[in-house]
Amino acid sequence: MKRNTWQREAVREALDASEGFVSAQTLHDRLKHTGSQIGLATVYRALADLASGGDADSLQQDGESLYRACTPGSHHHHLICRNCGLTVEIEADAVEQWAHSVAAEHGFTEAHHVVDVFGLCAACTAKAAAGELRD
Amino acid sequence: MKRNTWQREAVREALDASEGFVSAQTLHDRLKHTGSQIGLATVYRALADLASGGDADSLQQDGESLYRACTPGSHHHHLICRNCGLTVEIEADAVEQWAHSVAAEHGFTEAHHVVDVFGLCAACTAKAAAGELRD
DNA sequence: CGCCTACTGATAGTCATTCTCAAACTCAGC
DNA sequence: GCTGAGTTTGAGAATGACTATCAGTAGGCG
Ligand SMILES: [Zn+2]
Ligand SMILES: [Zn+2]
Ligand SMILES: [Zn+2]
Ligand SMILES: [Zn+2]
Repeated sequence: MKRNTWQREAVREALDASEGFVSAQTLHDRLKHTGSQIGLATVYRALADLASGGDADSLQQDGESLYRACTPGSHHHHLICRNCGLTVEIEADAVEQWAHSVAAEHGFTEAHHVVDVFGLCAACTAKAAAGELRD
Repeated sequence: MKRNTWQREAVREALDASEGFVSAQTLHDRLKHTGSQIGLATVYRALADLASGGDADSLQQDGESLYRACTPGSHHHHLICRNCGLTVEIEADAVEQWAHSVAAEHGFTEAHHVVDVFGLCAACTAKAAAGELRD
């Protein structure tokens, strides 16, 4: 049976308080800096649980997993600013249907899909134009 | 200046001979088993070169990078069997346009996107139905 | 042929993530 | 409020993919 511990709750809250996607390590650092004594392994476990339970979304970037508290129970994708991490949830039935139909056309079953859009948000675009980004 | 070595050529050929996406480690094993004395680091370097030069596509799964020789110069996405690795290249202008427009709607610029569909190919679906998969 | 320099590869190092297991904790049952 | 069985935790070790090192090798141009 799944038990409720202050550690799990702390991870959930820290994730809720985060603007965009964060790594397990970053979240652990953040928790430590706020005085928590939570262990790194526990953060990894809690995030994996949240993701598998549908309470958080995850994506992989540069070989590391990033997590974000997302609207529970709804399937959606993300538009992410690669500079500041600002994230917008996006829904697109057209893409869902396209994914399923292209899989079906080729005889594939149990189709899952990974769809993410990365760019520069309006604010970061302005900064880039002003030459304030080194990217 | 970029030099031509038998190692780079061997990696390119091994990649061409592969059906679907393969990891650097797998490709290295395959080369070794065919008698090549190529080093692992060289395989990583050659694959990175091929990918940055547009002669190969890459994607990340379970924290490891997979590579595949793909139609050069054409932007496309993939439909991948998660059991046997069979890969189909797919093009979808609708998705390209959707990605750009959704980014523009939210004020994002320089939008890139990651779009991949994973499933079970017809053959593996049949095997799964016969209970031959442990997945 | 001979030099310059890029390339190679065995190995050590890095780093995110997972494993281990004894100790701490949760909670149903009393 | 206690108890005890079973779950969770966490510090450190282990894993595994990938990168850095650097002496030795070998393209390629003259
Ligand atoms: Zn931004
Ligand atoms: Zn979707
Ligand atoms: Zn298959
Ligand atoms: Zn595309």
